[in-house]
Amino acid sequence: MSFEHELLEQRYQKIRQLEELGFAAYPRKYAYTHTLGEIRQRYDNAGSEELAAARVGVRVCGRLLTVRRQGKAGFAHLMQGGDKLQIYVRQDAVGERDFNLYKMLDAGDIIGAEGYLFRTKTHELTVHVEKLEFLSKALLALPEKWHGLHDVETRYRQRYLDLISNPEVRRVFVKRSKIISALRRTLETHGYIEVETPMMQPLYGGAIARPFVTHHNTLDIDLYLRIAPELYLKRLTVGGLDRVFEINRNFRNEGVSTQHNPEFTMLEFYQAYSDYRDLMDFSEELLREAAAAAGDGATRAQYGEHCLDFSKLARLSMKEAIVELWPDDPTRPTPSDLADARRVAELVTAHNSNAEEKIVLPPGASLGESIGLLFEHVCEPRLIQPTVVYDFPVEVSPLSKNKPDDPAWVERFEIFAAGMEIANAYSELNDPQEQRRRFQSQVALRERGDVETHEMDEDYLRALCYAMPPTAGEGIGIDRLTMLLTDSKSIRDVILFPLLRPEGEIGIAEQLRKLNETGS
RNA sequence: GGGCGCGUAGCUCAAUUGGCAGAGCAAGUGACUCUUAAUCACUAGGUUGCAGGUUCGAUUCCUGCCGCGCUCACCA
Repeated sequence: MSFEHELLEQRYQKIRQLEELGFAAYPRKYAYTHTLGEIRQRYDNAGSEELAAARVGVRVCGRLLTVRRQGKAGFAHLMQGGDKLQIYVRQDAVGERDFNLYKMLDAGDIIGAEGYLFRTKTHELTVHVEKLEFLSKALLALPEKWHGLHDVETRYRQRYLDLISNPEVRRVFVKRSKIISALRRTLETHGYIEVETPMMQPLYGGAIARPFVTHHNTLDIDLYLRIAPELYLKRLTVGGLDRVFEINRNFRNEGVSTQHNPEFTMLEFYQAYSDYRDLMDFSEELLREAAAAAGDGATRAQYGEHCLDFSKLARLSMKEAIVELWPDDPTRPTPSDLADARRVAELVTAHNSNAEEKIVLPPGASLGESIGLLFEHVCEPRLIQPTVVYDFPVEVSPLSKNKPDDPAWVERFEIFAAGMEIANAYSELNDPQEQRRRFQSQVALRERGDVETHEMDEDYLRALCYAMPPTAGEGIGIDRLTMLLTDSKSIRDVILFPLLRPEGEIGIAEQLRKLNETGS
């Protein structure tokens, strides 16, 4: 028999033993008077005399973290909701039955304790227990109490253990929730309504990516997990939902990395009768509110070695960004150079002669594609402070409206921070004829074998034919924003259950079955 | 998918040039009525990820596989 199974069996026996003491193995509820957090908040500053005089009675509950037994008395720490509180159990205060329970408790068990608050000799706020209640048994041992759980695979697969033993992990996900809540509140303040559009779509679109495919049995049709909600949300602006947003998952059948998970959370919002400049202003407010929510009011966030200031967004056109962020050397271009295909080709060569990451121009690359690649390589890594970069080449922006004064460029912006793209927005294309042409060219690419292109979405074209108001739309990557605001290096640290390969046989069912046979 | 790295007790980690697989925590027994990584004594706990190979001898060297991490490519 393995040691692990031996532990399991010992602890399983303890369930029978505590039942013999008259405790239920899995009782229904525990009526606590305070959360541990409430007690800490209210009494952390109360002195010994004050507590003794008030004799504050409490019923608290939580998971047992550490137990320190010393004969006929002992201490333990409870944890609940990320807060800890010490309890003091002595036989003459709780009686023999409850003290017998205390003696057989293990770290990880969940208990309730009733008593009064006092301060120990070392001034720690503690519950002097008068009645102990058993609530649930930890049959498996918790990770090591001092070093905690480090194994990255176990942390992701068994996130509950990570949450128990690494307090910082809990803080990250609490912040994530606050960030989403702040975004939602800010959108609602501006008259937005939240909607949910299909995740399973007969045609996928709204982004350039490979989809996951699934199947509906009764209808006998293949469906795609959405790569973006965009085309559905824009249908809603046709329907008169002038300000809509959706916070939900997108699925893209692509590689995983520290910045990519196959399912990820996106905020998308659309605002009718507005253009991309309106969204620049609004984005500033959204990000400021999100940062403040994560930072307890502070709009600065430490990310690695950088202090990111979300109180405002710097703004640069793409052309300005290339000129301004170009290394300070004689090859630096002037704005007019970027209108000249030959000069741009020289700039690519100049960049490649110094840079580690070379730009590889696809055969027959257009001026716009070249500028887009120049921007990615020259500027993206240098965009540390939150920055709006606006006006993109039309060739790299199939869904945006052209600029009225220069059809080579479109009304689009992206927001960067710490070298990472966190938002993408544009004045939405609402001319059905132009939209048909762009679908058509995508279909042509598809026939040449490009699997990531759009299909012709006639239902969407029909919607545009009923007139979509001029509209601006934006997507903000919630996971990446959360990374920035929680100082997380990997997207897996802000997703509770990131995609991993299945683990295979765990064997716990068989072990429990054996216990059931031998233990009864 | 490519490159690099890691995998030793439930957890966190050691193991000299290839020479008897160890420690702390967790666990069991005992002592202890203000401890807090409680302490003290004793006990138990291992197919060194899996499968091969080289060798008198492999945790250590080699090959393949599995899992994870980092990174590149794709992408947000």
